[in-house]
Amino acid sequence: MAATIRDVARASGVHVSTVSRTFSAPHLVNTETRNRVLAVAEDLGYRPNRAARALTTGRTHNIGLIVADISNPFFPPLIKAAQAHARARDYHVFVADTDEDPQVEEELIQTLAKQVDGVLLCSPRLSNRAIERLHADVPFVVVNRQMKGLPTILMDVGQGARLAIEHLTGLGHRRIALLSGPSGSWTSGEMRAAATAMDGVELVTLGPNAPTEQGGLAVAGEVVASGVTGVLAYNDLVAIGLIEGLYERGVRVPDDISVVGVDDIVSGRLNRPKLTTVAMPTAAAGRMAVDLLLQSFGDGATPTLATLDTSLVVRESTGEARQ
Amino acid sequence: MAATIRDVARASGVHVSTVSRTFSAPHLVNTETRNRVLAVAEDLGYRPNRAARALTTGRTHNIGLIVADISNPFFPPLIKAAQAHARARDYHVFVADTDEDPQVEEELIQTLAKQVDGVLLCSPRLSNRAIERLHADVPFVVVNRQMKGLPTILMDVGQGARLAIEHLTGLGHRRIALLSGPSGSWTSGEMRAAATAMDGVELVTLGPNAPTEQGGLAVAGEVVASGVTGVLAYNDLVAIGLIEGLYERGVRVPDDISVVGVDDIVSGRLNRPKLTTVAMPTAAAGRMAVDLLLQSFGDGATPTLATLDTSLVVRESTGEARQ
DNA sequence: CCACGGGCTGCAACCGGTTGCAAGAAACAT
DNA sequence: ATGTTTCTTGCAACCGGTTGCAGCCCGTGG
Repeated sequence: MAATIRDVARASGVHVSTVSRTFSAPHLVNTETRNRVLAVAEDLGYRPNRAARALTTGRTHNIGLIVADISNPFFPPLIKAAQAHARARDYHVFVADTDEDPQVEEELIQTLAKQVDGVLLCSPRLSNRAIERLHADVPFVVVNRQMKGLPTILMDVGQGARLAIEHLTGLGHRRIALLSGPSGSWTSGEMRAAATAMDGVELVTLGPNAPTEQGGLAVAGEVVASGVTGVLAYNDLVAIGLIEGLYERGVRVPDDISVVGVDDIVSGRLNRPKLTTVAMPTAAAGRMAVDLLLQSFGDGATPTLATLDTSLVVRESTGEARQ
Repeated sequence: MAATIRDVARASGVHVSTVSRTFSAPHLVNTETRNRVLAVAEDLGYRPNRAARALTTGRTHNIGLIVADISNPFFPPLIKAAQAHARARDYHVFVADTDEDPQVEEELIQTLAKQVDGVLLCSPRLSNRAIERLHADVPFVVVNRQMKGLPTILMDVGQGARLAIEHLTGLGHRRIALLSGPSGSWTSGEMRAAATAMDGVELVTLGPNAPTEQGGLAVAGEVVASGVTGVLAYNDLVAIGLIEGLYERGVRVPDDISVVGVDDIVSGRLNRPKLTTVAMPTAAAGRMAVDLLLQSFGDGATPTLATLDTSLVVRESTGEARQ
């Protein structure tokens, strides 16, 4: 079918090794020869087969990106940033979705292992032990999960929670609800730890909640009953669901209760009232993940922990506390 | 590093070809031998290298999925469905995003070509000529674009537009605006053709509009001025933007104007009023795309055109026309 | 005139598998 | 006992590249 290196060699009257060098080490081949080979290659539509090359070099110039759920609006910006950043460094990113299933995740990693130089694991569902075991097969960078010994990128949700609560207290809110996420969620734990450490706040923790609109809808009654005037939700979806639930009960946002979300997903911007939220540096995380991975190819082990700051985006779902 | 077929052969005292057959043609090897080999392989953590296998068999058991913009909420359901469906058939799907850039798209296809058995092109931005040229390198299935000669999957937006307009006329609307998409959009053309062919409707076409919330926001003034009571928007984002724009002008939805979107993205469900929309069979399209591709591997050419029906989801953004 | 060194190219082994062919052994038929 | 099949396994070439080594050619300095 497609032209191979041997076709090019034959057509240009040189040995295959010369053709190979024309592409992978141009300075080793005479300018004249090189131009002839390039012309023939162009003519035949020859493109080096990356997979075959990887067999000897051990470098595919591909990187894998595994996410738990591609339809979670939190991921696409990260994916896009990682792809663009990698492309600029002559790497290609292959994305795969695990459907939140640890077993699929494991299988995917094993399949990917030989076809990529490294894998970016975003919010992995696998156990730490499994991750460590698989790490023997392929280099990882872990995003959004604390994992010592491996290069890790964390977005500082604790700091984000502090920003959100400071914002609320600044508006006069004293009694604030924290809607936690799924039990065992690292993110949720961080948020709680940061929130409880703040003073001047009467904190009510409600949860665990499903990290979805449904989760927010379901907890609305409890929120009303708790008598809080401000809420920090586990994420934007929960916040949107909550606002919906409050609305159904005749409680207005932000007039009666202020709500802050986390993630800054697009829906939050489209919703009414537009959501005040803690924006995660997803694009920066994607770029940094690629950098760390590429860097780890270079020298041996460079286990690192990068923590990225979040920021608060104030929109319409928060306002002055009622007296 | 990782165990190869030769390691397994050595450790189990057989020739590499026997190990190879143990995995790729088990019936050709003695049960006893096979079990021994499998045990040793398990022990060494051996996994066949798909890329190396592909070198001789020409089958990678991977398929590529290229989308223009992964953050467009329209795609994730399609991607997830395709991945799950492929996985059940022992294929893996690698997703890549082109950032709406035809050049990136072309480069991506060429890179992917040798690493996958076929590519699913969703809403490609490449010219027909380029697609035909690249088709020599790797089999395609094209989704959401008419492309004769290649297996194509279309979602019948014309039929969807008819459903939407019938719904509106059923509610008493007579004068209806059609917000078209970007100029040159195939989808937009189909919608318009279907809409103008219907009778009992006074159709006002407004556009072209950007296929985003901004596009909808920007056209709101024209919609009000046109005196229509019902609107069919190019997609949900445009519909949401429009509702926002109408709201700012004191026009209520659905009391004053009814709005129907297209795509059934998640944001439409979360928004208030919840959006009435034409749901695209994205999951079915993803599955069918995989089927068509796999099928095209089997025999020679099976150029096909599959058209999938859409359905109308009635929510809160449409209601009785005002008298 | 010869030795030396640099530039360029070919040779052949190798990466990790697959597969057509052939050979040896066992089972079966005659 | 001999011929024929069927099973099972090894041999070796091959997929599409890469790369260490060696050899050739040529210019230069002694």
